[in-house]
Order: sequence, then C-alpha cells, then structure tokens
Amino acid sequence: MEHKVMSLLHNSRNLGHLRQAHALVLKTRLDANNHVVAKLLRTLLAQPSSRGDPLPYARSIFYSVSSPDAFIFNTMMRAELVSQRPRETLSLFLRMRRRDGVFCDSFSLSLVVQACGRLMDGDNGRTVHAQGIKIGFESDLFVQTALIEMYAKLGSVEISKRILDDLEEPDLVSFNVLLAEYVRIGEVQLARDLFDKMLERDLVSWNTMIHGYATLGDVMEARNLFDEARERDVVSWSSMIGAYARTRQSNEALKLFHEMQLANVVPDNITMVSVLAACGDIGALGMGKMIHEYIKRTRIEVDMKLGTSLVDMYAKCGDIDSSLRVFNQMDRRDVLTWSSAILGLANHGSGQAALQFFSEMIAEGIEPDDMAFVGVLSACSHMGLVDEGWTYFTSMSDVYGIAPKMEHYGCMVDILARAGRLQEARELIRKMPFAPDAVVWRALLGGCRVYKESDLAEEATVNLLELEPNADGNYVLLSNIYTQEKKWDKVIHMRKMMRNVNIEKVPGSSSIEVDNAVHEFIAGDRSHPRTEEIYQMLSEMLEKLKAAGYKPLTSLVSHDLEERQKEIALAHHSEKLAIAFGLVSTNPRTPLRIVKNLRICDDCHLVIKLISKIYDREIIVRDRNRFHHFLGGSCTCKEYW
DNA sequence: CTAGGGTTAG
Repeated sequence: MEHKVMSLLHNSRNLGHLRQAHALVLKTRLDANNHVVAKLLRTLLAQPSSRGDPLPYARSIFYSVSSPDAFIFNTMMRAELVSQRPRETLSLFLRMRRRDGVFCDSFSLSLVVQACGRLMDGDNGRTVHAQGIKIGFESDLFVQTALIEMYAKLGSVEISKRILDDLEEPDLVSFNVLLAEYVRIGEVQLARDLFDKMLERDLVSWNTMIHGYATLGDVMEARNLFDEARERDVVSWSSMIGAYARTRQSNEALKLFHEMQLANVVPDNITMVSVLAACGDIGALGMGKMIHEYIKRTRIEVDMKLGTSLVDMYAKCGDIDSSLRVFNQMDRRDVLTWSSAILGLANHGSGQAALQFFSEMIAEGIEPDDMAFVGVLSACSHMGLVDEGWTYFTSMSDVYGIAPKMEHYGCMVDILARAGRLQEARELIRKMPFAPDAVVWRALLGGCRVYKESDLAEEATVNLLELEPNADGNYVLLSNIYTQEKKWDKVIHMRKMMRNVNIEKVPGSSSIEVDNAVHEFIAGDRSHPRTEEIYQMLSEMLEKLKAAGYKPLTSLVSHDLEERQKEIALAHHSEKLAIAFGLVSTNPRTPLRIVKNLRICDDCHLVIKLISKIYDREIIVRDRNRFHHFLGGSCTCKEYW
C-alpha cells in the first residue's frame, strides 16, 4: 500500500490529485508513516504558487502528524521560511527542541539561523549559535553560511567576516553571501576588496558587484564589471538595465535591453520592470506596448510589481485608458499600484477620479505614501479645490504620520496661489521646515502673475534668481513683471545684471515617437534627416494659423531682437518642430504624442490648440508637470498649468 | 534504510 500511495503522490499533477492521495493516506492509516507524510508535504509545497497559498493545507497536514521526525519539521520550517514567515520557522524550531526524541540536525539549524537573521532576533540567534557549537555543527558549511548572513543582518558584519575567515574550506557561496551583505549595507568598497581577493568567482559574485556599484550610483564602474565578466545571465543584464533606468539614462537602458535580446538571454518580470520604467521616462508608448505584448506572448508572470510598472508606464506615456485597464485586471494592488494610478489620473487632468481612487485605496485599508499625496494635491490644484487641498495636506501629518516634503509644499503653494490666496501661500512658505526651492517660488510667482501682485512677484522672482541665477527663463519672468508695471529703471537694472552672469539656456527639447522610434528635437533643430519637409510643414502651419487669427506671443522672447526674429525664435520651439514632423510622417488623424522636458510655453499652447483643430488631430503633450490633451481647438488643462 | 538546508537583479 505504501508503494501505491507513494507513486500516486509522485504522479500528482495538481491539487485534486493531491487531495485524493491525502484521503487515501488517511484511509489506510498511512498518516502514521512519516516517510509518506513527508512525501505528501513536499509534493504539496512543490505546487506552482499561482494555484494559491499551499501553506494552510501544509500546516493542517503537519499538525495532524502524531510524531513528526526531524525531516518533517525541517520541511515545514523551510516552507514557512520561503513564504516569508520566519517567525513560524523559529517557533517550529523551539517546538522541536521541546519534543522528546526529536533532535534537530544541521538542516534545522541552518533554517532557524536564517529565520533569526530575517527577524533580526539577536537573542534567539545567538542562543541557537551556541547550541550549534555544543552539538558540534561548526564544520557544516550550510550552518556557517547562514550564520555569516545572520550576523550581517544583525548589524555585526565583523563577526560574519571572522566566521568566514575561520572556515577551513570556505566555498564560493559563503564568500558570495558576505559579498551580498556588504553590498546590502552599502559597504561596496569592502565588497570589492573581498571580491578582488577571491581566488574563484562565479556569476553570482560578478552580479553582486555589478549591483553593488549600481546601488551606489556608480553606473560606470557597474558597466566596467558588466563588460569584464566573461558570462552574463538574466540577473547581470537586469541589474545593468536597472542601473541605467534608475539614473534615468533611459535610452541606454533600452539599448542594453536590445543587446540582451541579441545575446539570446531570456528576460523575466524583473527585467521588464526596469525596461518599462525606461519607456515611461521617455514616453515611448509604442515601445512600452511592444513590451506589454511580449510579456503576454511569452507568459511572463504579471505579479504586483510588474503590473504596477505597466500601470505607471501607460500613465507616463499618456495612455491613461490602458493604464486603468491594467490596474483593473490586477488581483492584488499595493500602495505603489494605487499611487501610480492616482498620480497618473491627476496628471491627465482627471482630478475627480484621482480623489475617488484615493478614497477607495483608504477604504481598502492601504496606507497612502508620499506619491499618493502628490497625486491628490495635484488633483486639487487642477480643480481649484483649495479647502480640500488644505484638508489633505494637514491630514498627511495629522492622520497618516507622513511629514510633507518639498514637493507637497510646492503643490500646496500652487493650490493657494492659483486661487489667488497669495498671502496664505507666502505664509506657508515662511512656515516650511526647510528652505524653499525654485519650484515653490515658481508656484507662488505663477499666482502673482495672474492676480497682478507685483510686490510679491518681485520677491518670488528675486528668490528664484538666487536659486537659479543662470536660467534664462527666470529673467524673462522678472522682465515681464517689470514691463507690466512699467518699471523701466528696473528693467534696465535687470538687463545689466544679466550681462554679469552666465546665462545658460536650458535647451528645451521635445520628442515624438513615430513607428516605435523616438525622434528628439531641440529649438531650431536642423539635424533631422527630414529637416526640409519639417520646415516646409512649419511654414504651412504658420500660414494657416495666421489665417485663423493667430498672433505670435513675442513678448515671451527674452532677446533684444527684431519683432520678425522673435517670431522666428518662437516658431522654432522644439514642440512645434516635433509636431511638424508628426504631421508629415504619420497618417491623417493619427494622434500625436509629444514629450517635452520643460513646461510648455503660452505660445506653443495656443498654437497646438489651433493645430489640433486645423489639422483635425488629437495631440497629447506631456510637459514637465502634466499632460495636455488637445482636441478640436481646446485643451483638457483648461488653461490651468 | 533514504529523503532535505546556503548566494545575485524590481
């Protein structure tokens, strides 16, 4: 009978088979046979995790065994450990020690030591270590490796190092564990010293070092090691792509992903998280969609993190519908998933929906994070909800215990300033626990311009110039204010000031994706292969615009130029070039998606509205702050940006 | 009587 049950278990392909086998075990009283129960447990635990959490069932089997042996204990301890329940592993170990006749072995020790490390339970950890010495497992590499990891996690990496040094025959894994722990605590140089001293290194050693430099932000050194390694697997590639993605070298990240495919290394869900982040960063929707298709086609598991990356990518690429579609398909969502959707909705001008999502998230018992509040406050800003904004802002610290950061103050100042409550905005800046940055002053200034508060505007601009003395845009703002106020002496003074500093024009650049290739333009760009067509289209556009009554807002141009030259400068703004290229290179009525690195200027905003009507095109522009959907002559931002 | 335990990327 035992043989029959064992082969039944051996051939169990799913939970149904397994339950049948379990029933047979109980019927034939084989549950007293530890050998059979162990096989049952291990078969169950080997089931793919997608069929639900096997732990409750495994526990019920375990606790029904009358006299479990060490093997069964160890099986259960490991099951708890790999399911992130180290406390259960520890209590199983303690239970085991209390049982007569069940002696823990080196397997139990290595598992419980890992558990203590993850729990950062130094008391139990050291006790177990002492017991291990008494029983005599000092020569067991598995136990020693677990101890190296445990002491590092307890904050005593010197002890880890000593254990490694004392090993008579350390193997690669024991070295690799210490390497990884050095990296985890940020001691990359110590890791490097150890790495250099190692006589033998495997892929894990190399990957650990690549990741180490990547976390330091030293992408160059990470790349050096990546290039130097004679073998690269999916972890090496993912680490390196992730390093580029985190430092926003997104084109580099995508280039490397391409090389990875040429190298025939199969990407997994972790690779895709970084690749999608890169797509979102540069707004490459076509590329992002291809990645999504690839994920579906190759059945890469869309877990919570990958799902969140898709939600985020689609939102950042301006496709909020797809973003929400993925969001709705996910069966589990954490705070990052919700926050990505909330911020996405807010940036698309769907303030109401963003606030709705926020309350649903709270109703589900999920604690909001920084990003969720940026989303909520931007939503309030777009809708002009001042009191609601205040309520959310104060609830951050009062209800959720989150200290508002600079960006939250920036949003709040923006909300107040847009509503014309400029003194309150100024007061809030005064009360901030840190020195305001340029974003905060710009938010105040935005309101001052609208409500013609010239004294406050001057104060804001002076502060702004102190923080960013080299940005030419700030001088334009100040000059506009003085001109408006007819304070000519100040205009002259300012121009003198400008001559004394090094004005750096932050080049505005816009990109547009056509046939999955991203084309980038800077103002006055003539480097594109289809430059002739683009400029021809541009003059056609201007003719039609002027026929529709458009007058270039030349007062926005800072230089001392002739009126005609100012018009040319405006007409050559990067977003206009990108749109001209879009118009000549896509079929009629194809939506155009533009990504701009700065805020869109008033003239371009006006022009794009008209273009959307004249050429019957939906145009979606992502600027530094939010999305603008232009359609039929108007924009979803309602002039609010 | 045997099984079984340790390392890297989001």
